[in-house]
Amino acid sequence: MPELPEVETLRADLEREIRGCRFAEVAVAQHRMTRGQEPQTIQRRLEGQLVESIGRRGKCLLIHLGSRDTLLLHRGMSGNLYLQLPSDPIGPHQRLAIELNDGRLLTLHDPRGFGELQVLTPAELEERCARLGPEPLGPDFTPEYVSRRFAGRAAPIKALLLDQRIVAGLGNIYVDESLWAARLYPGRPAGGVNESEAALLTEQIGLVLNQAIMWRGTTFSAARDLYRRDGNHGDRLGIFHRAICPRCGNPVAQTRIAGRGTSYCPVCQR
DNA sequence: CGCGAGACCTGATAGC
DNA sequence: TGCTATCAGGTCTCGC
Repeated sequence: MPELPEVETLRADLEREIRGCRFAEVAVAQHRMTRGQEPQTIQRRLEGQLVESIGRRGKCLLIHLGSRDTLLLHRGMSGNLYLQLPSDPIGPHQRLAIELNDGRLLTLHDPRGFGELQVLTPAELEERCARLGPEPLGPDFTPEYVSRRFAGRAAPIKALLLDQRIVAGLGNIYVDESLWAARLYPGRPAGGVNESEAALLTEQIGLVLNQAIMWRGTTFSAARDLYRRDGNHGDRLGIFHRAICPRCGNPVAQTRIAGRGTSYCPVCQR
């Protein structure tokens, strides 16, 4: 569920909170989200390490350590990272607990377990990130790039925007939001998008993401930030899960496109 | 290769 | 109230 803005909010909070801290005791649960890495190995490589900086690539949170290893965390559909006191209760799906040298506790909870939790060397990290397309807020995500990747593709625009190899960090909410902002019908074959439409789409993706980051992301149901608080962007969504299009006042269509629940305005988005 | 469907999980909610 | 069915913001793999 967390997409780029939610991970970016987390990154910025962690940068403020734990940069320069040292990891003390670490506990990792045996789970497929470690992709075969042994919990003991992860613990050993984390314990005693200095947190040098916090990064992000697409939806992956990257905690860079003094050893040059990186702790990669992907929140999947239901992962939440909390900063808490050791006295706070342990949830049933806690996958990771890191005690910091100042006594605070950083924990990862992921009920559905679709997330990812790994320690990577610089080479492994590079390989992992090479699977991802450009950052939608970075210099490589241009209208020309979008046009090139869309060219000749019969799949719906929405399917390509959800593909992390095309662009890294968009998920269901922000794809719908961006397509609404750019007035594009999500089901349109991507190959039919012309240059000016690609330019508008590229621009709107940037605006939508930056606005969401400004409001600390969108958080439905159980998804929270580092402090277990909701993001503030939920009320400001233009189309996603809305009943009425704020632009034209017509009813929003809820349907299924690219295998995902999709909100769009049948009047605004042709 | 491109595309769509299904699988992987648990929990919240809707409907009976 | 309590049971069952359905759905969820993500990815991966498989078969056509």
